[in-house]
This record gives sequence, C-alpha cells and structure tokens, in this order.
Amino acid sequence: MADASASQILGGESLLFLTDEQLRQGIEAMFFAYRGFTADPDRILQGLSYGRAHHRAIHFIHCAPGTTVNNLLNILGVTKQSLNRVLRTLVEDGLVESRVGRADKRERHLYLTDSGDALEKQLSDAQRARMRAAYRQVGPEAVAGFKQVLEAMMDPEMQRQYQKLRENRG
Amino acid sequence: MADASASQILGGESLLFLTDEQLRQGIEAMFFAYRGFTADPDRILQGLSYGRAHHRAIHFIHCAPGTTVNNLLNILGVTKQSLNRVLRTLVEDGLVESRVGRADKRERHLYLTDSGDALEKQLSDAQRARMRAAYRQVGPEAVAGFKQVLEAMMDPEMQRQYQKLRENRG
DNA sequence: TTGGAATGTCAACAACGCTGACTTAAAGTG
DNA sequence: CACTTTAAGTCAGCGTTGTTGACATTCCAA
Repeated sequence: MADASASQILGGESLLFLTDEQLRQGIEAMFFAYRGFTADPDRILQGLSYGRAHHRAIHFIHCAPGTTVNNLLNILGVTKQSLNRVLRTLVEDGLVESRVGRADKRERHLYLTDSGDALEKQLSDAQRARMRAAYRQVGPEAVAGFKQVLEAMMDPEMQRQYQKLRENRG
Repeated sequence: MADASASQILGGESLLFLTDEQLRQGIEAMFFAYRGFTADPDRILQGLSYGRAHHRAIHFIHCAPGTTVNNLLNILGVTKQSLNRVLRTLVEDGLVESRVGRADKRERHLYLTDSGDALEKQLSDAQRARMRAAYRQVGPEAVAGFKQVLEAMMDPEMQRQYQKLRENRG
C-alpha cells in the first residue's frame, strides 16, 4: 500500500505509529469504543422516554449544581433551543429544579432533585463500571496515555472546558 | 469526598487511577474528545445534505469494497432500515454503487464510485490530520495506551469486528 | 414444491440536532 | 425616567438518523 507517511523519520525517532493505517485503526477504535461507552446508559434510558441528551444534562448538572442554562449550553456545545426541550421534560418530570436567579433574574439555576440524583447515580454507576473494568484490565500507564490522546484530540475550546471541570473538583 | 475505591490496594499495587473522580475524568474526556473527533468531517458534510451516518457508511465501504448491506449493518450497529435510507441517497447521488450478488441474488454488494472515493478521501484526510496532530503531540507510548483502553471499552462483539478489520488489512 | 429463513426495501414515528421569531429582564444612553 | 441595546430563555418548525412494522424477493430444506 502506498503510504507517504510510513517511512517518515523525524529527529531520528521512528514515526511508524503515524502511518495512515495506524491512524485509521485509531479512528475505528474511537468509533467502536464510543458505542460501548454509551451503551449502558442508553440501555437504562430507553423505555424512560429519555435519551443521551438527558443523560448529558443530568451528568453536568450533578457536577456543577446551580449552573445556569447558558453555562450548560457552552459545556454541551448545543443550541439553547435544543437543550431547552430536554430540560423542560426533566423539570416536568421532577428530576431537575430550575430556580430563577436572585442577582440576575434572567438566569435559571439548575439543581438535581432527589429523584434526579438517583437517576444520575444509576447512570454513572453503569458507565463507571465499564470504565473501571477497562482501566483495571490495561493498567495505569495505558490510562495515562489514553487521557493524553483524548485531550490532544479536543478543540482548544473543549480542552478549556475539560480542564475547568477538573479544577473545580480538585 | 467519600470514595469507596479511593484507597483500594490490590496485589500491592496502587489503584488510585480507579477512583470515581478519575473515572469521571475519563468519561468527560471521552465526551469532549469525541466531539473533536467528529468535528472536521461534520463540517465538511454540512451543506451537502449528508451527515455522520453517510460518513460512516462511506468509511467502511471504502475499507471493505464489495461488502454486503447485511455485513455493513453488523459493523455499524444500526438497523437495516436506518442504513437503507443513507445508502439510497448515496446511490442516487452516484457516490456508491450497489450490485446484485451473483451467487446469492438477495445480496447487494457495495462499492464506492470515483466521486465516492473522492469524498472519502476528503473526509478521512481531515479526520486523520487531527488524529496525526494528537498522536505526534503525545508520542507512541501514549498512543499504545490509548488504543488499549479503547479496545477494553468495547463490547465483545465490537471488539471482534474491530480486530477483523485490522486483520483484513495486515 | 412448498414453507420457512434470510436479504433488502418502503413507510411511519421518536429523539435530538438546527434556525428563526419571540418574551422578559438587565444595562447603557439621553 | 424613557428608549435602545444586549442577554437569557421559550416556542414553533425543520432535517438527520435512530427505531419498529409490513412487505417483496430469493434461497434452501423438508
């Protein structure tokens, strides 16, 4: 197979892991792994008339209670109209509470109710179980590499969001 | 923070990378990274009245020319009805050719046309560019760990699909 | 040859992205 | 205080892509 990057040498270090074939493998690994990553929560959600979007909203409201709709928008990277549909059903069903801001009455601050917390726990337990099994299987060094590559793949904007979330939790 | 797994020791080896907080970081990293992973092809596709589903179909038809609809179904993990809509538009637009099987006339064998190949190249070039930049930034060991974790996260079924694709390309 | 299984297609529906138009509240300007 | 601009959130409608159900065609085995 003609592969321009297969024989690149830079600074005396082999870059064989940069061949098109290696990159294709990484692309397919991301595709299949993301399916596994979302499979367990998806299973729990289906039949509740909820979907992946509800899961994401619940996850980040749990991580940052009192966050505003606008802040959540930036984290999730969707339009406010799209998020609104999801939030409305969660509020109607009593999983999320939306309080009008005191300082700025335009803002709505979001909190999980007790039943919202219960669902969050159920979902994240399932997702963490898979993650834990994978981590345990491959060991700490592989996990460190995993996180490095993922972070390098993000858009700069997303990288900032990701790091901010980590800082807020020590 | 109460964290049951924070202080687990197994076989004398520290498992601090298995704390709920570490797992949460991994989950969020997957979320943000997948956005970056799909961002470039999505940008190219938007305005062509195509979406991510078309990209996936094109990718795997490229990798396995002559594959059947049923085989593609198993790889993509969607229903045949869902895939059919996508394939129909691709065939109508002349990007994919669907040939009735000679041995088994129920089957349709799928091939990219020249323009289909051109679009595939455009899409995968963009995606590989981001991948290559990330790989180059973090180095071969991190990439090895990245792939190990992703593979461990897959469902067994997906893992087999993933490995089969690799074998078919040596 | 006939009944069942496998392959693929058509139709209709649900989840969740999107844009556009709107209401309400805050902030800036005279 | 009145008027305009800006920001936050909501409602309506559309497109992509997932789903299930019904169906035609083809193959195979009893």
